[in-house]
Amino acid sequence: MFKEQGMKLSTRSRYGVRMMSDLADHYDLVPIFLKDIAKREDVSEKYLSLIVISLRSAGLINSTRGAHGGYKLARRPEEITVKDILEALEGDICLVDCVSNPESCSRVSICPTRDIWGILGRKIGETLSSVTLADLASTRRKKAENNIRSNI
Amino acid sequence: MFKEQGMKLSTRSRYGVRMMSDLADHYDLVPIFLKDIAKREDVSEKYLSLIVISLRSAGLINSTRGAHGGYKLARRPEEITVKDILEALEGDICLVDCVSNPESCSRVSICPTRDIWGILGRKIGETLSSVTLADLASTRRKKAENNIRSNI
DNA sequence: ACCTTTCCTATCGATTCGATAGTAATTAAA
DNA sequence: TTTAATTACTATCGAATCGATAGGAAAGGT
Repeated sequence: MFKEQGMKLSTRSRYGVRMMSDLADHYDLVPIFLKDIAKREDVSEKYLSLIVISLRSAGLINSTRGAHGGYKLARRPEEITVKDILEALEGDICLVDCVSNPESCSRVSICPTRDIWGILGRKIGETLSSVTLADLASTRRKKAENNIRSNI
Repeated sequence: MFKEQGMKLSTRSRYGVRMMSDLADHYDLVPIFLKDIAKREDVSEKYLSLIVISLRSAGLINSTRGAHGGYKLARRPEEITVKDILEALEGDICLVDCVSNPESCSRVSICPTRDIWGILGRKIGETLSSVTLADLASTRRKKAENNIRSNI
């Protein structure tokens, strides 16, 4: 009971968003090998190959098997939000069960805390859906420029 | 790898906020027994007695030992936010290490995802600090009124 | 002394988490 | 038609975390 580091995002989600961001940088080209993504994003390829399953079955990416296979975004980067990705990887963004499922707790009609968790969950959803893969790609480009400049 | 229910608040946090909200309803009176809080809020007293330690060492509540002991809020309900409580129970509200601790990842200067996690964390913090225990107490009163009316 | 309450530490079983391993299926190219 | 490369699937591992319980020590009112 002494751990002091909660409220952390799972690595599953972190890696998943990193991968999608990587795919956004190669949108509209040939499919990308998982091997290359894993290397660029510095993630275990095996582990990423599990994460990718959820992204595909959520319809966010398309896959091609066999030699010269790989992955591509299923939609344009502007049409994929971070919320889409997190929902594919973590399920519904709902901080407590009783918000989306009132029958799960008998105290719903009394409990004053339930309201906050609902509000907070909605705000988180709004923030997440306001960021697209296109945004990520553009900040990546900006960061790259800055790095070049600071190296001069 | 098939679980589909992430992004959940820990019961530790849920119970902690419930307890603080209960204490807010009895502010300015004698200390409250943990036993009574546990009964009213429908939580294991033993479990709550662990959670309470973090709340006290964060300076959110004062305790009195011995017979007729118990707990009281350390400040007025208007002066305690939900953020205060969650930080006491879960530690810093920081979704990924690299945000508060840039040295923890070598990709900080390249990674475009880090920025979002920073923004999201800040928005969560804002939302949490905008709700005080006084707000919780007032919604509780409102809910109680509504329940009476709907029972007529 | 005695009872009640908070305080502290240890521990439990179950679940989740991050990660690895091995193999089957599919496809392009030689 | 063989070969090499790649995704797809399933099983499993060790460690960490989670929710919860247990038992007693310390403190204080009566």
